[in-house]
Amino acid sequence: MKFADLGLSDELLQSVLDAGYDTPTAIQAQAIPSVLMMRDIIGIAQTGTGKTASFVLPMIDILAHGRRRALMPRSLILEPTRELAAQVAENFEKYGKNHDLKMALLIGGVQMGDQVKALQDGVDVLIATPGRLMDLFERGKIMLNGCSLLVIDEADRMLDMGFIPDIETICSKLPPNRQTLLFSATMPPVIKKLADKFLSNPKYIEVARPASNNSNIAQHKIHVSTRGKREALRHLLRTDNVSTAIIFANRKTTVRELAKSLQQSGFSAGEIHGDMDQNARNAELQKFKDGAISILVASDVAARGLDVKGVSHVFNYDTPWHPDDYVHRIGRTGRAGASGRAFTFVTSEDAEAIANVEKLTGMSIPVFTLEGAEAAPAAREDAAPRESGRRERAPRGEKAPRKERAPKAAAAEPVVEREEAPVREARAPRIQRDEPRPPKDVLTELPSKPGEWNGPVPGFLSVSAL
DNA sequence: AAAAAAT
Repeated sequence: MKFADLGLSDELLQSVLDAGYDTPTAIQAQAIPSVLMMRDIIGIAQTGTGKTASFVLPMIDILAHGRRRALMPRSLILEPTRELAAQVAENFEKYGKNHDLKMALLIGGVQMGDQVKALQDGVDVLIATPGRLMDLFERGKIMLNGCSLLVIDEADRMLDMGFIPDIETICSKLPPNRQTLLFSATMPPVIKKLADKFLSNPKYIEVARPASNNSNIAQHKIHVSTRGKREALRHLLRTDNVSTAIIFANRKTTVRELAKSLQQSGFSAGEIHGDMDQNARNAELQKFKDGAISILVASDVAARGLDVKGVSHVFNYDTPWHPDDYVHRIGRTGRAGASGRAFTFVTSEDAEAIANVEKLTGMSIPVFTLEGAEAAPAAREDAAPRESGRRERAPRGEKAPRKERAPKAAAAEPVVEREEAPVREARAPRIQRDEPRPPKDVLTELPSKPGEWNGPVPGFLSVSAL
């Protein structure tokens, strides 16, 4: 099956080809012909399956005919987060380059002026997060009765975030004879009800979860104590052939503190979480995509859908509370056929959380042991009574990161560090691998010495869509 | 339990 077999126009096929794709993914092959035939769709899929292009491509061809009218967008795509909305917009630009289509990105955290202007000029596609869309609607800046195509993306995520009432309001403003495409990674009863109410005779398409059964990702769990996490992380960053990594923490405060701590240890790290303003979020994400930083410490704002090519490692600095989030987080690596590694730190308090993850993924995550590291006797330390007084002391490494530097490993260390870490021979934690290292294909072009490489590897980090 | 999203 090729893109040429799906009924897309020649101009569109050309831009798909120019982007370097000729074979559609499972969801693209199933969805595109049906969307072109104006059918409603329920897609059980998440980003990483090529879901975005499965609606962007046919939408471009559908919108190619007809004309724009002021204040009346012709189609609407709803996304749960600003970053995802921006990513869909990038896709429209990439694949719509041979078409005369106007779009507007309606997200919060940025000035309304340009968005209002675009609406007044008339747009073919509106890409929005619910809050800003509702706001502009209530201000009378948008009419939705000319909107004949609606995409509800990441519906289960919308549910988690309390957007379902907004979605229902928005749906009721659209013409009833519109086409509706709904995508969701899971189908909880509320979403099922939403689909029953707002879709008519939808085609049901389900593709495998990419992360839970993605054999490209080598998954490990590491038993650590809470105070041993930072050292264990620094050790892995230095010794596991990390080229680019996303480190997830459960709390925004942890994200901030950990990013600072890694920077102080000389790592080229940035951060992203919802307390940062949108400019800062965009800037950090762009630096990561460009290779200006090699480590991104993130809250779950970045767990879903974000598509950065060439992420070699995902670290769950905290075990996620919701097992779904585990699947989303580790899915940031091992993308587009590349191999990736995912490490999850597990403290004794995380026993239930990790059990839920293993139940969901249907596999037992192999234990990875850091031998000789402070982290080793995790269960015992954490089980010990907390009022021992040692707890008052700052965890080693936080106040005096210099002293905590692990020795450089003999192997290549592609992680870009801003400065050379002092080399010390004492206390070399030894790694005991429980399985062989995955192929190092994505790493071969990186320099053998840290500090020599400051820019992106050509073609290595880029936004991909399919 | 947290994070996200309108201001």
